Amino acid sequence: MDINDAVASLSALAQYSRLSAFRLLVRAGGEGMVAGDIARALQVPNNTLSAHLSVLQQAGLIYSEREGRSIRYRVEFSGVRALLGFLVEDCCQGSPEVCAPLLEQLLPECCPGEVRA
Amino acid sequence: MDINDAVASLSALAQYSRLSAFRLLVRAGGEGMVAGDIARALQVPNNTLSAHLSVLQQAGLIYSEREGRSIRYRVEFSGVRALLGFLVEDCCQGSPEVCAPLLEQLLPECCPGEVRA
DNA sequence: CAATTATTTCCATTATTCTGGAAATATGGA
DNA sequence: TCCATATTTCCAGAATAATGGAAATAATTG
Repeated sequence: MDINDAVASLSALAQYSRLSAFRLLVRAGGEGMVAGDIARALQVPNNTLSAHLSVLQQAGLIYSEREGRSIRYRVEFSGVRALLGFLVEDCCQGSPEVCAPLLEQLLPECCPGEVRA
Repeated sequence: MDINDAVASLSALAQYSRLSAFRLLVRAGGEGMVAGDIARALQVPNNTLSAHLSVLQQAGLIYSEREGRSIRYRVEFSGVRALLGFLVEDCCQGSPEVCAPLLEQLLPECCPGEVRA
């Protein structure tokens, strides 16, 4: 992931309907959601949502799979990891002491059962 | 941080010059950088950069402090943490198993000396 | 094959953002 | 006070993004 990819990913998430759709898909987990259900949930016209999903997909944050008449969307977690990795990359090289508190916050939120060394 | 704050923060970072300025400031650490030096480093006119810095500041990602004739900018790490926290929040509630690999990647990158339990 | 359902593509309008010249503000120094 | 430096604000033109109606594509059903 270079800075241009990062701008593309951030731009994709930097819009209300798209961030909402993304969060919906994250919550949906491995099951994902079909386009129509996302549009219904967000109360956005199908064609408008379709354009938004296309942006998220181009950015590598979601992927799609046809399922009969519907198209199912799921989060592309490798893309999400790449973006988050890019964002913390410089931070940690430049000053590791600002990264520790960041993880302190992330760890319990992410993995409640895990223990820090 | 609610979804609207997140859209504002993501929008702030979702532009080449702004993301570049932000990364520069992250690398600069606690010392920060004055506006003119940032503009020079990025080869962007002062007034254009000023507008960009204003967007980053409004989003709570950086803050400024006058220093004589110059104005020094620094990263507002609480804002960065809030954004990253928001992004992983749903992910981890919905499906913790996708969060672990995310941390696996972040931990060594962030805190090379630390050991996982 | 015709009808139905699900979604996307095309396209034009509207809205927002980006950009930088010129003027304004703020500080420090002679 | 006058001048130089650093930065911001004002403003308007150019570029980009968002939106949704209408038509096109794709799959299933009778």
